[in-house]
Amino acid sequence: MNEYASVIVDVKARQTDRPFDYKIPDQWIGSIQPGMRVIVPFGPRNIQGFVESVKNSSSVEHPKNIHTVLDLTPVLNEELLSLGSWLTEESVCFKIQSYQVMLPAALKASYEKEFELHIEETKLPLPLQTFFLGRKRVKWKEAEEEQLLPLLQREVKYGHVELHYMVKQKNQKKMEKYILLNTDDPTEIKDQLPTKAYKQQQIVDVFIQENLKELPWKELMEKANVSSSSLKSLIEKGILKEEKREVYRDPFAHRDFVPSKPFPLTNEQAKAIHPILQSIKDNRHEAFLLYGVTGSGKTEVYLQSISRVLEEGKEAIMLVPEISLTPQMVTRFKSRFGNKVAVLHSGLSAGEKYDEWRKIQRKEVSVVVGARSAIFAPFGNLGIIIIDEEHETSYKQEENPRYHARDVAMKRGDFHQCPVVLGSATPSLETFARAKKNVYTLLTLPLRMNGGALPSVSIVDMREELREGNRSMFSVELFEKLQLRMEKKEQSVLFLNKRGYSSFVMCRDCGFVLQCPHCDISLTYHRHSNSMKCHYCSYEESVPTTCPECHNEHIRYFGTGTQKVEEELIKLLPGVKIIRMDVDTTSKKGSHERLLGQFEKGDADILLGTQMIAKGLDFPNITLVGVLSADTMLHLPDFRASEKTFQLLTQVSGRAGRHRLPGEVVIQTYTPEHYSIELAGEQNYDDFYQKEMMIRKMGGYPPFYYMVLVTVSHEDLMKVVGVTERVTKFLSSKLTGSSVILGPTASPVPRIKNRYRYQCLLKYKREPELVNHLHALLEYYKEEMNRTGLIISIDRNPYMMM
DNA sequence: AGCACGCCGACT
DNA sequence: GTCGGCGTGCTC
Repeated sequence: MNEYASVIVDVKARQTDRPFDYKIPDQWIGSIQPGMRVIVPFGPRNIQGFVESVKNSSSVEHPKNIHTVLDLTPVLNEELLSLGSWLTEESVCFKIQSYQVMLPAALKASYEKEFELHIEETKLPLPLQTFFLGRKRVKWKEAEEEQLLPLLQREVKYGHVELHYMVKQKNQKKMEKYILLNTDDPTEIKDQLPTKAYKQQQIVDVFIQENLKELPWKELMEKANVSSSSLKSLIEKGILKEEKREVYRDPFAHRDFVPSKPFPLTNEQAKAIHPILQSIKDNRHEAFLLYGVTGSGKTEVYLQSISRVLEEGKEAIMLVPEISLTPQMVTRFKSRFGNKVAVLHSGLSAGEKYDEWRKIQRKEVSVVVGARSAIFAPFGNLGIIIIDEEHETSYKQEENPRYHARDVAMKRGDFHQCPVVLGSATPSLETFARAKKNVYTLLTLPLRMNGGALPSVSIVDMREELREGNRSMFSVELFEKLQLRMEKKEQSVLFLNKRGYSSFVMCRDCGFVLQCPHCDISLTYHRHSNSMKCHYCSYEESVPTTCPECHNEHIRYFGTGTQKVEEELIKLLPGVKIIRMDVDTTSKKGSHERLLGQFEKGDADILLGTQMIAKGLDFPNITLVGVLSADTMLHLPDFRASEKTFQLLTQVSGRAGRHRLPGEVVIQTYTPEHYSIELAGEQNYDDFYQKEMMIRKMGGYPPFYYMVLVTVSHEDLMKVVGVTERVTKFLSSKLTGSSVILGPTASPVPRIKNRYRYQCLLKYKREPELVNHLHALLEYYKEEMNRTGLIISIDRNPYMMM
């Protein structure tokens, strides 16, 4: 019998990044399976782990026993377990991180420590007496806050106090009390009740009227309008039964979804969907790029492809970028597929996410719509994977495991032999290049639905405006157009690119800029707290009234936030109604949806926002889109800056005139001659692609080269430089001649939280052994990383060059 | 990550 | 001579 289990333990360190063997207690032999979570003793404490395999022998002499089994069925199936191994290898991270990323956060353990008192309270030192105050157990955290740890630790040593380690399940299934009717004939029962038991009759009446055999406790109490004592006596009589049931927290409970039917497809859509359906039918893995201009009806193609998959009895994953941002998309899916849909996005609470995940695991749904991590949905019979807006950078996870959802999608698509569809109006260069090389099958939707024309775009040179004496943030053209919309009762969207636009404080006399003392980056002004904050380490200080450098009073904050634009608009356009969407106004749960709903109803003339309004907005009354400053992200130290600018401008422009009314777009910029702005104005993706590919080729950037970014950080600058130099040397000695290694250089943000950061950047075309070298590198530095707090982070195909 | 073990400085 | 600093190595 298989009485041993190999377990990956929840300790993120290189030394523990391997399986540990445990003995399976007799009662669990035969029922423990790979992919289950367990609690195991590890050193002096208990921690969570994942069973990787079970076996009938172990080379370990005295393996400890598994302490607790947390799951009845595996939370990771075989496919996901092996996907985890692949992910660990590819992204160079710890295996435990790969497993954890595939599960909802609610399944992750949290650990708590408690002190238990073993002697009489009065025998403790006075501070501890007042702390325990009649309690037998106290939390470590509390003791830490009261700074009593040294005292307590001494008592532990004497044996007066014991330290306990507890593994806590974060989130539990939500249970609700149900009342069940314990009879087939409630009418008969009712007649048998004593006539004066009026309240009890009322309760039975509810069951009769509703013609139900069971009701949630709460609902029953309300409907019968009785107290719990009447209920209790009915239960005692055996007429009713009480039962606890798992219920789902339903984030969409308050919403009604009007069922929708498939729309007839246009010729283009029909042509595009055909190869996808064929691939579904053939049960064959094929990757598609669905390249369709904004408003060309990609979503309907997705919906009908998924319909076909469901008809075949299979399941579908649909990824969207941070879905809470597009409630419209959720509505469309819920309307078409009803309760077959689970939704996973960051706007849900941990409990809600867990419930949605449970629906998938229990095969109660067959479609999941979600953000990046939904790619790990535990389906067993996938029929299609769709990634909408595939160019979005949010599909790349920026912490370990640093994976790209697109790569995981291809891996899973291959496993399930099903199509993977990447959709975009502005595909990433990588994807489009692959489509051109026929690695992906290219499907195009060149026309807008409803015969709508693409909006007319005008690019305004803000330098010109300045020369003519217009120092406001609105060009004459944009302002006049805004006025016109107000008169015509049409709606406008104003887009402010927050990136690089954040407000910093500068002295107008000496040019001094307030900087974070721990990170090499300027502090940003936060109106909420009226303070200066660091984006990286949350350092905070008050807003200076005089310049710390030259002591004069001409110090003020620069840059334009959405609030400032709002104030300006109210001044310039009296009576204008504005809905502002930025981190401040959308931080509360559901506020995003609410604000968009208000705008849709026509409650405002102008929707003013950042990045978050660039996508998915589809309201008929929007006829003007304004981009306040198109080039703020153009000058970031990132080789993708042009691509991002082009994509953003094209996406934003696509918000206008999607329906009956024609749309107009005004793009304000200080560099109108830049190709990414010029070509975005023409909505000319093809020319942009050609031009940008040339530049990438010359610079040796993706998609011509793959990249790996290695960042070294430590408090000691000399150490960082030394290690980075050695790392660079090591790697270049292992690489083939066709690869390039840049560096070592200081990172774009050379210091964060008082840690210096150096990096080297690898560019390669083919390095089959590279992953092994990277693993070897970390292996070599593992002691030093443990001992001295050195951190080496490896990011394959980085998106953030920080 | 935690923690114990173990080797050198400032106190009873 | 002991208490306690944190460098080093292990956890099935």
